[in-house]
Amino acid sequence: MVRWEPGATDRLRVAALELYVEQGFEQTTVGEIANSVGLTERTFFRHFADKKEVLFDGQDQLRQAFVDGIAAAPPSTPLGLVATALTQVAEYFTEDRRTWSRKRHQVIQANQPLKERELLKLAGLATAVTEALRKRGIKDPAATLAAETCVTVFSIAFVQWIADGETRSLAEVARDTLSEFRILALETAEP
Amino acid sequence: MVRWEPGATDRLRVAALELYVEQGFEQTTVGEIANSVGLTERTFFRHFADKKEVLFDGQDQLRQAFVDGIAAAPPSTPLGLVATALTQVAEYFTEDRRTWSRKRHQVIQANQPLKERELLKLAGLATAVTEALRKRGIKDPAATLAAETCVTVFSIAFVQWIADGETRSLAEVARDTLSEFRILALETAEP
DNA sequence: GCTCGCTATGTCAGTCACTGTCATCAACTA
DNA sequence: TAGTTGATGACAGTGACTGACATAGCGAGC
Repeated sequence: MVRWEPGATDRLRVAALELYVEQGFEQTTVGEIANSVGLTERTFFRHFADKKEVLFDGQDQLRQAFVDGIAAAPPSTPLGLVATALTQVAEYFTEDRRTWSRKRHQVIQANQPLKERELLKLAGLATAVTEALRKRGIKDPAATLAAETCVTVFSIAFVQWIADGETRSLAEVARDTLSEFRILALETAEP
Repeated sequence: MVRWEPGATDRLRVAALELYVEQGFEQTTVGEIANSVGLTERTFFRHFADKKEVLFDGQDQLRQAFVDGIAAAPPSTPLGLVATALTQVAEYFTEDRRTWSRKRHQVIQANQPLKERELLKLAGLATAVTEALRKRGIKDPAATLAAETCVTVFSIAFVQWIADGETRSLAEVARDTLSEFRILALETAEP
């Protein structure tokens, strides 16, 4: 007989998203989430810093994936490095994650505190990408600009990827989105 | 004899910032803020939606100032409109607000939930500027790009304005910052 | 001058997010 | 076999935030 069912973190993650979708973020109590998988409220807070974080703790991996992607990219311009990393990170979002991502996004957009948390995570992502670009020899402010572009493109591509009727992979969407931005930058360079 | 001292909202704002600076955001209770100006905790929440908002409720005016500035600017390119609005808005931040702004910024940067709220407010500002630019006939995605640039430049200029040793007015700093961005955009346009 | 309604406030009870502390208990380790 | 470890439970406590109701000056209308 085992002491506890394994994978408590995952079970909490799954249960939380399910309940947030069903009855809304505010209407769901932490105790409810924990009890639904046979745990206590106290245990929830040992796995996640707060009620919002259960939707965001995968962001560390995402950030690491971007950092690794930029570190491993073949020598190129700032946006070239970003493009490589973007493609590589996008591979992580396979088809079976699409539905989950859609639900998660829907919950976040419906709640202000969750939107705040998402913006903070994206800001942290941009900072990490900036740092990674600096390590590849990109100077400021080009590093910051390219990193902001990277995050912006990723966000836009992600939203498009989970849109109804979208059939392209995230990698394809991201590539196309970046192309649009390159064109745009050239168009609007002149004040 | 009056029913209540007038200007409760302002008194709460001032007291809150003072206490947040002295003893930190988390270490300050809402009851403490309210009592320090002769009010109750319950009344605090009638003036501000939550404990963070007491530092941010001026943002509505700021957003309106940007929107008005863009609406009233003489015909120009997207970044031209932004430049006009930026200069006009910057006038609002007179010398006597510098110390207050510095304290506020210091408190926000020291606390994650406050940083989250700030990012949300900036995102809302960008949305409003985008909308204002569209009303001036700017099409997407140029409107979005110019709006993001507007907010970014404002943020960077603001931080510089409250930096130690900075003597230029916010309008001057903003103008210089925008110039740097224009140069940068031309430099990094080619991928 | 009296009454009535308005409005900002006080009071109080309640919920819930989050924390500190101590106990438990199976698994691992020496 | 005894001691240690690690994830959990139990429980009490704090503080943010809300809903409901009471109160007290002020002004409007009579």
